[in-house]
Amino acid sequence: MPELPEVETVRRQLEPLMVGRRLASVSIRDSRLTRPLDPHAVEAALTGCTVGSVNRRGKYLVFDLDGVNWLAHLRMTGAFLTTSTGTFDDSRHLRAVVQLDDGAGVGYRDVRRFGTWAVLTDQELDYIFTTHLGPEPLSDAFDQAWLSVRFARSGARVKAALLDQTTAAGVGNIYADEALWQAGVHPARAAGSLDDSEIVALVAAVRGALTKGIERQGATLRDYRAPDGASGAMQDEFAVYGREGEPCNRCSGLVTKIRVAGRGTWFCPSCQPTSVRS
DNA sequence: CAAGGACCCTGTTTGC
DNA sequence: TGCAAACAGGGTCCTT
Repeated sequence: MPELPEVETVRRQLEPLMVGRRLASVSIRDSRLTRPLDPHAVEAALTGCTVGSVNRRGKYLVFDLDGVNWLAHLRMTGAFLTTSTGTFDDSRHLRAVVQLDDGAGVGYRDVRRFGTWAVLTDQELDYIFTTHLGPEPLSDAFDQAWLSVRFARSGARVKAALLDQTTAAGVGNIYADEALWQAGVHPARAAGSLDDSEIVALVAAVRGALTKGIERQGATLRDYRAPDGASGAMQDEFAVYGREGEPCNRCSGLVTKIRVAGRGTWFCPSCQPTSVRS
């Protein structure tokens, strides 16, 4: 589900409600949520801790509880929801509930149950991030030099390369398609076939798509909601995602849907031509 | 190294 | 209308 802009929106909403608060109680209702960790051990580790900061790395949320790291990944349908009263009107698919010391509640809903929670040491957290995640795409580390190195001589399709979290942490299916359209690059091109100007355009396009997504507070297609229940607005501004058969915003082409890297992929065949070199 | 599929799950949409 | 297959924003693992 949520990609970087959605997770960042969640982070920004949770931050003011949770920082400085003590976790009065933690109830994990679905033992799959913490697999392979024992849910009771996770409850015990979190209960009583005070939230120092709410951070994001790629699509992960990281709650810093004074040395205890609480990691959450929402995967496809995970969602945090907040309530000032501590109770939830709709408890369907509620997999965990955290009560804060001011009476507010933080719930975790996940229809498909792919999301995961973990409690990790600093060393474990560092290991996961350095081995599984590349640079933050909105940081200076994500630049032409980095993408050139990553793509050099790669025969992988450029969309697959963008979805690889070690290329840029947090890019998912939606923003990959939007960025490739913005850069005018066909999603099935070999990553190694992009020239310097295309790499530069793609770096800017990834940044631009994610920044716009954050400004619009994410995209709500099916399940995604911000913790306060609000929908995002980014879906209203998609150039290609989900717009099969509709006219391209930039040329006379029609948005086309194909399958790349096992995922639904939308692009404009007219302004995202297949390279002669790919 | 890359591609494709299975798998982890449930709900909704599509197609016959 | 009814039913079953296909599909969904993620990520990992295994085989080819």
